[in-house]
Amino acid sequence: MDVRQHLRSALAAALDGAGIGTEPEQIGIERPGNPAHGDWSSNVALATAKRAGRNPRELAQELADTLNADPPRHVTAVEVAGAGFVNFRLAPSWLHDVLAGIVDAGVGEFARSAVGAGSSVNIEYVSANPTGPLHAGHGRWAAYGDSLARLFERCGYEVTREFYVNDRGTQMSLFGASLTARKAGEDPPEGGYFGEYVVEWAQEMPADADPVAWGTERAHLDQVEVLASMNAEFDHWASENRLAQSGAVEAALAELTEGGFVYESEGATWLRTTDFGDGQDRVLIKSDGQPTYFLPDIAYHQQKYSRGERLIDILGADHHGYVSRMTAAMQMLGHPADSYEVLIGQHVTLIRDGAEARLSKRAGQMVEARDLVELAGADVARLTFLLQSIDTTQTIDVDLVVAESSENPVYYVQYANARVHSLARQAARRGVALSPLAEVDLSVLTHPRELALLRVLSELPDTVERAMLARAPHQVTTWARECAAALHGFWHDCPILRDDIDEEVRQARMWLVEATRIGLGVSLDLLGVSAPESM
RNA sequence: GCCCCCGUAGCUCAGUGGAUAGAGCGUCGGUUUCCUAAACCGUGCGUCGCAGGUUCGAUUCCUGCCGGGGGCGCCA
Repeated sequence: MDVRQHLRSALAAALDGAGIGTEPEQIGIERPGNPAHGDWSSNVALATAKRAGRNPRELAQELADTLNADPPRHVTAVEVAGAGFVNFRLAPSWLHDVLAGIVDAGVGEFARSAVGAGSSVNIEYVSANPTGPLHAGHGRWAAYGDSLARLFERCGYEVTREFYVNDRGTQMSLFGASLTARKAGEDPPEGGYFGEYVVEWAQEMPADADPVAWGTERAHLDQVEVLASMNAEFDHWASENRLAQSGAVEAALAELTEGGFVYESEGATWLRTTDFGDGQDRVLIKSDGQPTYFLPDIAYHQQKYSRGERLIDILGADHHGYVSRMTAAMQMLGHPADSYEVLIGQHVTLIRDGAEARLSKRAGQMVEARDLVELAGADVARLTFLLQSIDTTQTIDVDLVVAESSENPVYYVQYANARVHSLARQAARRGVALSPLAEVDLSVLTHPRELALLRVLSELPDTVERAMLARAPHQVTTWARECAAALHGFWHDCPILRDDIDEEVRQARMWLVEATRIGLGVSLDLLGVSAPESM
């Protein structure tokens, strides 16, 4: 049982003695920011005093007295502070237990949660049109989506990573026409694609190729390659063409009609999305007989439920108006409202040569994701996207990221990992063997740096679960930076292999380093960043 | 006009219903007979945009306003 649960049940018992029944899960246990407030703290007296008709400070004192009379394991003192906080002071032994637990779990099991066991989730992200390379802004969705998927997996979910290829519609005809025009040495048509890559691709294109089919495949391969270089791989590539040929679109329309949600007006076919909170009804089939993008999209999402009981779409801020209509459609098809979730990410602004770079494929002159990866490196590119919340717009000065790549936080974290591995190499070279953990006395780990590092390591399981629930992989980045900082501080002040270090201390410290290796390994994997053994 | 996101240190950003709000960069100054100094340590006079409200307690939740970004098509 972890410390938090341990303290919760102790408090629950004490509350029971005071005549207050409380579910242990509802007792707040947190890590105070200020060390003077102990190792763990509970606000339970403040939270329940009113309901119990008690003075919070007195209630807290009563709880503290009860707990001090028969202290829970590891607890050395229970104190009352402030308006009625119950603060616990723990012996370092609780952190030594944490260390043993981490080593026992290993990279495979540490910070793994079972909250999602038996559930499946389908995450769709990037889904760029197959009309050109990915621009740097797409990199944010690739990094975010993939790390979110890894978080879900770590929490026990079965995950499908999905990319929807819109290989159909007017933009494809324009793309094909642009390739044909460039091939003939002419300018693309009105509304066509003016990017430099179209000129290059047109030269590659065989004379007898179908420009649309060839261009789609060319763009797709280009995108797959860049995504793979960023460590973002997909399980399922959905094609709008195949969807249309399968009859799924007609089936979806039939089902909506059967449900009574469809009506005709002004020659068009509408969906009454206002029934489910949308601001206005939406057109499914235009008066010219052509379906809007919305109808096949509904069919596509309906189909996705066969690849996950929960659907998550990751979209850019310009698509937020899309949320209410698709949510409405999914409910019309009988899916629970909370089974469909759209995560809206704010946009990336790219600065290059001191000026804002355009991200439009049609206008040309864009910064490609490929450029960013080649200039800054895959790890820097990926972690840069995962430094901040997707709720904030991100400004990336490409020149700055490249120029300062050696100062990038990714190296700070990777260097910590490299140090961990260099210890093993040095130990081997000096003939220092690591004794089995069971034979090592961890209680010698009492240096503030050792305890600080252990505290950080103890927080990874909570961090992972919180990051998954908040759909916020950047919280793992923050943790990894804190872990690296704690390791570097420990490294500086706590020598291990030096001759004057006691063998007992050396062994305990080597196991602490091993636990750090596990923590860093788990977090870097979640972030999709490599964990180099030397730098 | 309506909808979504943001507004925290000089800059870029974390963070939390709690008790003295943090990190990186930048500035200035230190640390190595020792496991890679890609490191460590010190150095910050912040109205947590403004005004109300809820609460024992709000920077965090709610409402309004101001400022920035995005969106409101029989486009996708």
